[in-house]
Amino acid sequence: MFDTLQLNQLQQEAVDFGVPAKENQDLSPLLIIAGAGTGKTNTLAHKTAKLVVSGVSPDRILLMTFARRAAGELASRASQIVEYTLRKNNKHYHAITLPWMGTFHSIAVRLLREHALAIGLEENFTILDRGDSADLIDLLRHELGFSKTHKRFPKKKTCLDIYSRCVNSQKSVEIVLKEHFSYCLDWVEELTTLFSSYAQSKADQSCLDYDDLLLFCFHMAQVTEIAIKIREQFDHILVDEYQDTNVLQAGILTTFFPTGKGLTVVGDDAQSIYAFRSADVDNILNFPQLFTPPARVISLKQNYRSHQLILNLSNQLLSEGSEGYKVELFSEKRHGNKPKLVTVEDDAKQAEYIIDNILASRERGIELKKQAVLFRTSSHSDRLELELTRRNIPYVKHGGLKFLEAAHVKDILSLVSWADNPKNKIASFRLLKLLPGVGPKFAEKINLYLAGYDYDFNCLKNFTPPETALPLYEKLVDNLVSMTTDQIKWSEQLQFLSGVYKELLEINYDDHFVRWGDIEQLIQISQQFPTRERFISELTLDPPQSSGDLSGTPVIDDDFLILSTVHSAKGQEWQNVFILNVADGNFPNEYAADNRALEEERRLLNVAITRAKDGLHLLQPLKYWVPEQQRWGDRHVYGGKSRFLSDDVMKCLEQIHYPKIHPNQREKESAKVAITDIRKSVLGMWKN
DNA sequence: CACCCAAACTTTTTT
DNA sequence: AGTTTGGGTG
Repeated sequence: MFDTLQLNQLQQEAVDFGVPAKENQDLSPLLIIAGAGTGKTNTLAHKTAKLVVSGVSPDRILLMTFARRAAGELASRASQIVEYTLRKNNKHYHAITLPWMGTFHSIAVRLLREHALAIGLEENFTILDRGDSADLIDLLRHELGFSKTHKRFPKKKTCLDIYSRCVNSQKSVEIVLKEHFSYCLDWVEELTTLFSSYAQSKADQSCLDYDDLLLFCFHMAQVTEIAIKIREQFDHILVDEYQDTNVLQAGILTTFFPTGKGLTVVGDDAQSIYAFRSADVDNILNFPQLFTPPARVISLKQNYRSHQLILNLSNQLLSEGSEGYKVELFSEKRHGNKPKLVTVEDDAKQAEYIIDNILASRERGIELKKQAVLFRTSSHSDRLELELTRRNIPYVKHGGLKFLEAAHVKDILSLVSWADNPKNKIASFRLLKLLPGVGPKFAEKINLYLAGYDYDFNCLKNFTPPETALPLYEKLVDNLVSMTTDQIKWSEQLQFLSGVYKELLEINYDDHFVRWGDIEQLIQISQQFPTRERFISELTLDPPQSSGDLSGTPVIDDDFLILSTVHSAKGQEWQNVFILNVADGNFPNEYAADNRALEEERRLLNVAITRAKDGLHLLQPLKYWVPEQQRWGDRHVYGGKSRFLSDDVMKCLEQIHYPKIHPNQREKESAKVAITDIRKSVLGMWKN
């Protein structure tokens, strides 16, 4: 392993730029184009460390990362470097913490809560996760009568996606529909009405959804008094993964820090893969020109992760794309295993090949943890998971279904959220409908009643619910009242509420026994959070990525294979990487219609490829499932070769077939050999 | 008005 | 298969 304390010349330049900040010097911002594996995290960590060592107070550094995991890694490395530097200079070492480090969304929450009163927002606003938002939209579309139209109205999730696009790209409903949801173009007016009542409804309940966090922050940045305060609060602003920011995020940044002084953004346009979330590659491409003088640009090209054969593949793939900075990566590791394009017959063979190879590698001493299987879509690993389970190979899956999306987990979180914010209609609806005999109408009645008494839970004692619900209703109300009036310590609140919930669980779910296990786990987890507010917002903002994240610290020396969507694999690396279903329809994805979307798919494949240090296997099944049918039917199709595998790209790949011979070739080759063999043995039968 | 059942319909990736 | 809608029953 290379020494993380060493930096190459360009990395060092990036670290030193503007540190320490001098008057009238280095006024321009800095853009670091850091290709895959070029030591980006290390450079950022060094920069942060250098700032701290040179006397910048950690609370004057604003550090925005893409995911919590990346943040944690960065923080611990920066801390190590600070320790090392201070020790070297015989100075006293103290651990550093960076109070203003987090994702755009989590920083937005903090700033909004801090300035809530100044911008007419309740300090204790609730954050709606995607599921909550969709439920609210669903409620409203029924209320507005859009569910009973001659033609089917878009589903709640589609509505939310459209809304999200509008907010994050700051475009009108009509334009968003034209560009991305042309099949919904009939509904422009209805959707606009829906979104307007959605916004109103959130306001009534003092709730903000994910998009609002950015939107409100963006608007807050326009308020001069607040902008000045925040500008004065920070000397250095570091932003990671800048290629994945959208116009709102870029707007927040440039409005708060218009001169760009002390601003460093890091990213790689070749790894921009979040356009579906309205991320705009133009943000990073146009960044330098936003400022006068323009930003200094430093490109890191030396890759420390992979050997040159992998980089050749990545470089070739990207060179056939049409936009970007076109950075050619190189590595000092000249030799290694040539990346393989493995043709397999179908899903089953694909799984077989991977498992064979992974086990063989483990025999050679490469732990499971150092190997990963990546895929475009979460469900693509189904077959493999089945096989891994059958063969008792432990694995952890990142991306896809999350713990927090399980109905029972959402239920009990609703209970906590409702107690936290009585105006939260989504939470109350969800909960009340669990009572036997209570449906949407009754839930609405209860809510109106509560609103009439200024959201004092005590009033619910005088409300008469359906008889079937009575005993549980009373318990529930008692609990809610206690939560708001009695002094129950946060660490005991979830335990306290779980009593009523257990009964609700038993009535509503057949498999309540299994589900109860999850609730107990959640109670455990809640202990790690200092306050209820932090628990609710951090869990919604940064949900655990896999069930493994939840069980506290799993067995540390446990070895397991990593399965991950390409999106969730960002920033990580493994010795061996397997990429599933590299065929047209998946890479690129079939819905990537226009050129821009296609380019993003190319970058996505690039991200997957550049995760590998040594062994890289692209799997190409000949036969794969028709997308809409893949989960239940057994219709399959002979998939086309991925259009990214051009002749020049193919030259970077070693082609192999698994099982060893291609089916078509097998016919010819076996024909030559087998016939003589059979004759001999058949004749031999009669010999004496 | 709640609840159950049958029929129709499914567009990936995530803070 | 899961989700959503529509119709029928109590």
